[in-house]
Amino acid sequence: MPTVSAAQGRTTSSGAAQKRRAGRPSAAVLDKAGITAAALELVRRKGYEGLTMAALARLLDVAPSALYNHVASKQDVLLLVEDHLMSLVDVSGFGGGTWEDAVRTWAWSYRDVFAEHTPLIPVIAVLPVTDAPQTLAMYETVSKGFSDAGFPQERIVPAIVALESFIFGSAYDVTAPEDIFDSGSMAASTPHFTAAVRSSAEGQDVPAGQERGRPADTAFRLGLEALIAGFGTTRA
Amino acid sequence: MPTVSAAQGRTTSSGAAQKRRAGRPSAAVLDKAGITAAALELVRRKGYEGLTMAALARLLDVAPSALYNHVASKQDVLLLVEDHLMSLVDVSGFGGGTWEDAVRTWAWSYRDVFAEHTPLIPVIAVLPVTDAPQTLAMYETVSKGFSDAGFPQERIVPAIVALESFIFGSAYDVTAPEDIFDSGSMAASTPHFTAAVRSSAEGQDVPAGQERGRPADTAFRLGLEALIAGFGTTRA
DNA sequence: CAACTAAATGAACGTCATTCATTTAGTGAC
DNA sequence: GTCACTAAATGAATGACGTTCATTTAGTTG
Repeated sequence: MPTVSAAQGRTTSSGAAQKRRAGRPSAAVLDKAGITAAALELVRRKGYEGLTMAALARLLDVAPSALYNHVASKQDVLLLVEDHLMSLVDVSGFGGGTWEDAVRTWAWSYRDVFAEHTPLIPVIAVLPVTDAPQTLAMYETVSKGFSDAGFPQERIVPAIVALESFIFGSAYDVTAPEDIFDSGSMAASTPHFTAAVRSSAEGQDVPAGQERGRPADTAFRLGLEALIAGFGTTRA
Repeated sequence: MPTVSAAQGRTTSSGAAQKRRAGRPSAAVLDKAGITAAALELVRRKGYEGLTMAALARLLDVAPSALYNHVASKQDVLLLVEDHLMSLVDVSGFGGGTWEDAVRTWAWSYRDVFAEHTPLIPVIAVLPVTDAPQTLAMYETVSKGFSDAGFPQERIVPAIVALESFIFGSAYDVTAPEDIFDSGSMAASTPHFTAAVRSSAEGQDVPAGQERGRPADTAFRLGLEALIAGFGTTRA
């Protein structure tokens, strides 16, 4: 019998609204905020393979089944984590400066966040925003930014969705092995592709420092700038 | 004891090259082509949740462990399926006509194929092309198309990667629920976003028939045309 | 104190992918 | 024909894992 000590970085968000009819024990060991924090900690330490209900329970000093009093399923835990990550996406650019720069800041940070959490991409891409307050907050800010920039109302959502799709796909790229395009023994039968791969690997001249110089970064920059330019003509 | 009868749509690709030193039994019940075909059949009938090693073995009238004589893991089976799907992507446009139209044909069919196989996206995005002949063949055709269209050699791969990223992300969109952007009770606190969502839902005037008229299609078209336009300026 | 309830427990389940020692059955060499 | 060799199939076992459920624990209200 483990003594209840733990108390992981729990945020104790037991704000106000909560009046049930009968007994409301205050010594709850678990809550959603605590589960979210523990899940994030677990992912940081062991990656997503390490994120199991058993490991989560162990970190919280609790039996695995206890989690199900606060969360309906493991999918539910993923949603908590995912929504939290959305608050890490930088939308500050939409407060001032040009629309182009705001989109750049937003898109790069969005990609960077999910490049480190690719297992969440299949989850988020299908997630109704209703269940995700932080996600909704991000959309509001971005929508306002697009609107202020003169985007026609009916194009705002499609444009954001297109950008997001590009961002999610690009997040996977970041995690791809460096030699992903090594054609190996088939090189002889794919001359154009092999030449293109070699040539793209050579042109690795990074502006300054060696930041954003990985192949995935080059492709992301190219696509992002194309999208920004392409959208630029459809607004105003 | 099940009598060995089965013989599912196996392609018996035991071509030529294969000279080992000793006994080479010909009555092999299993081979990679057969496993691939069975896996595809299973996915078609039951989806990816239904694709288990046990189900695969049952369909092939074999014990589950027998599969491991031909395949190293379930991941390996997914790779076989994925590479097969690549042959369904339409690259015929690169044979003639404009570069723009070729890219359109390719991108739409690419997205459509993987919209029905989203569980493969995390697999393919990280898959070295070495192990995937069909994938490599597609890259060769597309690379040549870009090269012929006047693309600078070192930009070909990044451009293809950017397009693919957009395509993969967009494939997820297709499977998203229709009400994914329903802000629900939070609508009041997200006025710009809510208005944009409503407005995009109204502008659902589809050119002819009701083809390609889903929200996911609108976003995909918008992004794809922006990418094509954006890339158009960097070549030539 | 008694009624009520949220929450934690621990023992089950069922499903999976995967491993391994063993058996089966073709094939080429002598 | 038979012997050695080997690819391939078997069936039992293993170890995660997510999830369920009857039961217990402990705090709050009236």
